[in-house]
Amino acid sequence: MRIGEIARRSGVSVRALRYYEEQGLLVPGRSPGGQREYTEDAVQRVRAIQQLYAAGLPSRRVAELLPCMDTDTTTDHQRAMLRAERDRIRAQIDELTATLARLDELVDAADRRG
Amino acid sequence: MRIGEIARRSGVSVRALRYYEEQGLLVPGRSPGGQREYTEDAVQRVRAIQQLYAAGLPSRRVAELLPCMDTDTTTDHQRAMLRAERDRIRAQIDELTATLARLDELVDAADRRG
DNA sequence: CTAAAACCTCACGTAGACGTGAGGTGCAAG
DNA sequence: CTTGCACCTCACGTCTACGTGAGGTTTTAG
Repeated sequence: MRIGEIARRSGVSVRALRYYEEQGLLVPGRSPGGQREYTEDAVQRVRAIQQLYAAGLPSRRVAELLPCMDTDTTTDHQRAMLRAERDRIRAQIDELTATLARLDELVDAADRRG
Repeated sequence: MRIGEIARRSGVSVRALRYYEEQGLLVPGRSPGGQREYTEDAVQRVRAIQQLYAAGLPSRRVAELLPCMDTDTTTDHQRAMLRAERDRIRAQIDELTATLARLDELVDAADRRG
C-alpha cells in the first residue's frame, strides 16, 4: 500500500508517516520509482506509535520499545526500559486520577449549587 | 514572599512563575520597588497549575479553571468546561491503562523467558 | 554607604511532532 | 502522449512552557 492509504486507514497525516520513517519508527519499502510501499501491519504499528506518543514517550523511546513488540527477544537494556516506562505510566495514571478526583469534586459542588 | 522563595517552596523555576503571571494564572502584588509579592497560598496554586498542566491542559484552560477552585460560583461555561476536561482526563486514563497493560505484557513475557 | 544577592524587563533560543508550501516526479486513465 | 492526482524531497513555520543571557534596579547584609 502507498502512503496515502495508510494515512487514511490509520488516521494520521502523510507528513506524520514520513516523520515516523525519519525517526526510524516505521520504515517502508520503496517502489522502483522511489515511492513508499507499506505492508498491511503498518496500520497496527502506527496505532502502537500513537499510543506510546500519547503516553508521553518521545520518538527515541518509541524507537527503542517497538522492537520489543516485534521480536520475542529483549536485551537487558530493553527490559530495564520497559520497566521504567511502565512505572512512569503508572505514576502518570495516579496523578491523573488525583486530578480527576479534584475536577469531580468541582463538578459535584457546582451541581449541588444548582 | 518574594519570587525566589515561592520558587523554592513550590519546586518550579523563577521563570515559570513569571510566565504564570504573564498567562494570568498567578498574578502577585508588587512592592513599592516593583518586585513581585506573593501570598502564602501561592504555593498551593502553583501545585494546582502544575497538576493541570500535567493533565495536558494548556494555559488558557488552566486560566479558565482556576477561578472555579477559588470562588464557589461557576458560570454555565465553566461548568461545561469542567465536565469536558473531566471527560478528557477519564479518556486519557483509560488509554494510559491500556498502554500500561500492553507494557506489562511485554515485561511479563520477557520475565518468563529468563 | 557599598557590595552582593536577588530581582526586574525585554527578547531571542529550545524541543517535539508535525503543518505547510515550493518545485519536481511516478503512475494509472483516456 | 498527456492530463492529473498522488507522491517525492527539501526546508522553513508552528505551538507551548519555559531556558537563558543582556543590561539595569531593588533589597539586604555589613
